[in-house]
Amino acid sequence: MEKRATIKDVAEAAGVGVATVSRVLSGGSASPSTRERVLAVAAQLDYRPSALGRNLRQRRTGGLGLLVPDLTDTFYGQLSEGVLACARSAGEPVVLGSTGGDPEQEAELIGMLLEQSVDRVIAVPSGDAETWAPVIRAGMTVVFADRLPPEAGREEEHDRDPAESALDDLMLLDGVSPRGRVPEVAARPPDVPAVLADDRAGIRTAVRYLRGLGHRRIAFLGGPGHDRRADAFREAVGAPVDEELVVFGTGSRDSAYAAASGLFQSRPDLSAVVAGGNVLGEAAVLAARELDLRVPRDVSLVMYDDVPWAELCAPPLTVIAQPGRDMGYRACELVLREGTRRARSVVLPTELIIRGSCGPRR
Amino acid sequence: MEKRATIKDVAEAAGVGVATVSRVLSGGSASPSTRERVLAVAAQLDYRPSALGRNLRQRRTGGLGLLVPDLTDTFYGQLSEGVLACARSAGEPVVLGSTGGDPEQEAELIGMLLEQSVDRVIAVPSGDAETWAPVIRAGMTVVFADRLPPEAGREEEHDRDPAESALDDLMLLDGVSPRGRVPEVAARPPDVPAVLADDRAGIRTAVRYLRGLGHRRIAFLGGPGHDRRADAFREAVGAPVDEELVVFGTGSRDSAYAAASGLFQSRPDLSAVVAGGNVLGEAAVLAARELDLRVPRDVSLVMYDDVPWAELCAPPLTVIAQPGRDMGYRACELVLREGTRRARSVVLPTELIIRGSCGPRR
DNA sequence: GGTTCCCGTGGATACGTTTTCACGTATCTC
DNA sequence: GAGATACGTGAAAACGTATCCACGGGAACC
Repeated sequence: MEKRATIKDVAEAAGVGVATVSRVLSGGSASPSTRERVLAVAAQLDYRPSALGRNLRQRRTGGLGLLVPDLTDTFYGQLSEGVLACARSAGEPVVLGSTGGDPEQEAELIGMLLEQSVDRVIAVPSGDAETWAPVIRAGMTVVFADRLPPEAGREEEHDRDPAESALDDLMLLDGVSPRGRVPEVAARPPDVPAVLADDRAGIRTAVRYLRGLGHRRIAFLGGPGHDRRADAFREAVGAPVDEELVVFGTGSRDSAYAAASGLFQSRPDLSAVVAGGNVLGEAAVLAARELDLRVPRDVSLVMYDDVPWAELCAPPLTVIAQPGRDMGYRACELVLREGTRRARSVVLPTELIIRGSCGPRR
Repeated sequence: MEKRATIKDVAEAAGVGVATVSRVLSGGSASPSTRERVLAVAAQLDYRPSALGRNLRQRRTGGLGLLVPDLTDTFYGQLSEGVLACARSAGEPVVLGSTGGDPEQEAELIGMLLEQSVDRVIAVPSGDAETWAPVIRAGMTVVFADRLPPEAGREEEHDRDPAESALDDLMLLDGVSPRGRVPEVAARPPDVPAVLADDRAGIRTAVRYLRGLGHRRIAFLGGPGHDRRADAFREAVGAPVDEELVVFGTGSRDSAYAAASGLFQSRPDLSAVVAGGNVLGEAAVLAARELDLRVPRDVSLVMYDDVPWAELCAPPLTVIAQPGRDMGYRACELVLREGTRRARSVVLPTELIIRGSCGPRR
């Protein structure tokens, strides 16, 4: 339990001033001879600079914050792994918070990060833009991943969703130019970079695929934060959209199951459903089985998120894959680069992976 | 981007000294009138104490460290959720590291925690006791979860595993007294508390179940850290144990698949396999399917870990459930309580959940 | 009424680091 | 060879907090 050596100890042992030690260890200039001596002494004393002192001096904690809704959701596990991998290679610690999809808990966790002086956070937001604006104004550099916070105080608005207009501003991967619509810089969250999957394309592809199989009554089963996907669904399915076929759970597995079960029972005429996330997909197959609906004979299913177990399902699930790990990694890169140069958002491609959960309409 | 108020600002605004403010906010003694005034001013200035200053002053970071092998593994996701829930209710931030099951990365992450002055960590250890001993001697209070670090420098030793002797010392849940064996305080990791599942009982139950179905050639498919389970398996299966039927992957999904596939091909005579973890179980069903082995007709399967998708499998997987979330929660409790009173280890019960992946031997 | 005790309070210090500033020496330039 | 320039170096300040210590005043006690 001997106490750790401080920079002062090293300085004394090496016969130099603390400033010199600090410079040597921080990569500053120093004569080769002293540098070598300091390094030797430091190694011999097993000296490790205290992040506490450094952080206080620079008035910021080195680390990153990471806020996800639920680590039990495999997708967020993948995303977190990506963030951690990038952070580790940068030598940055990451403090993690699980919001449970609850804006209140999220706010609480943000407060904690603030208190810790963690000034860089990558978040899968649960709260709306109104809760995030102050955070950003407070000087935090934040990068959103997987989704954008919905605009506050607006009710459902299906023709022209705010998230969509924000997306217009995004740079597509590989330099693909943004869509040729009105750029109107919807500066809602004050230009927060984000790493998103190309939800619109993914959903569109899935819907077209189902359409091609003959399905006409297609439902969307979403969870919190799936608004953009729901809107993409509405767009893909085309007017008039049957709003009864767009249902949401609140985030828990129970709620997802309830939503799925309710959907199947209230609308026995539907022949296909696209689930907005893997827990929704899970709920859908569970509910279908419970109601003796066979997949894909009675109902076709495509699920957002490719997860290892999708292949193990009976039948193996057709999915819209999004690169969770990459998204986390890129988000971390963005938040690290921020401050150097202004970061731009990134949209990563999705891929429809066809397995066995979709069939022709009976 | 206005800078945050410091304790000094509050003191001046309230017309008191900084010491008084600190006392009021830390729950020390103060006259009701000043307390009220200070509180009011603090609220009005939106003052939040800086963890930086406090940590430096007390020479320790408030937070907890959490080290898990892989967040993509649903079980560790559950465990992490438990830790986070407990930590949040205690107001403690947690810095997370993913070791990838690699002792080297683990050591690196420990170094980072040390540098951050995080002095309490709950870990699913990847390195052996030799790598952990110095950490503990350095004054860290650590709690192990899910498994114990294997003793260093010892090769496979099947008759009497060191982990088992360490387990003897553990307190069973609900005050059940420890097993009546020689207590010989195997002070290997110098009395580190741990939260474990009752692997031995879980495995034993599963093996007996398979035995009852007529299976005689039962294999164990393990991953890193599953040594205790493997030993429990050997014990349950009884001498002589066919060591060819005990195989290990190295942690990655690919490696798990390779191990499973190799096992099935080299020993077509086996009729049942117990997988030591959910990624191993996943690999087993994948490999079986690839080799045209039907579950449970050709081979029965029971998997350690109950995960949501076990039920979605074809067929639904019979599993040994362990309470991942609870384990994380309890581990966090232990690490928080440590220092107050000496924490004792905890063993949580497992449960065999019978679904459809086991059948009678053909 | 004087002494003692206790409580509320503020000043000062320390925590370990980075960074600024000034000083001295060695090198370069004309 | 004298001035200027560059560089290596150490002392000291600052970051925001908790805590030790001393001081003052009121209450309690004899």
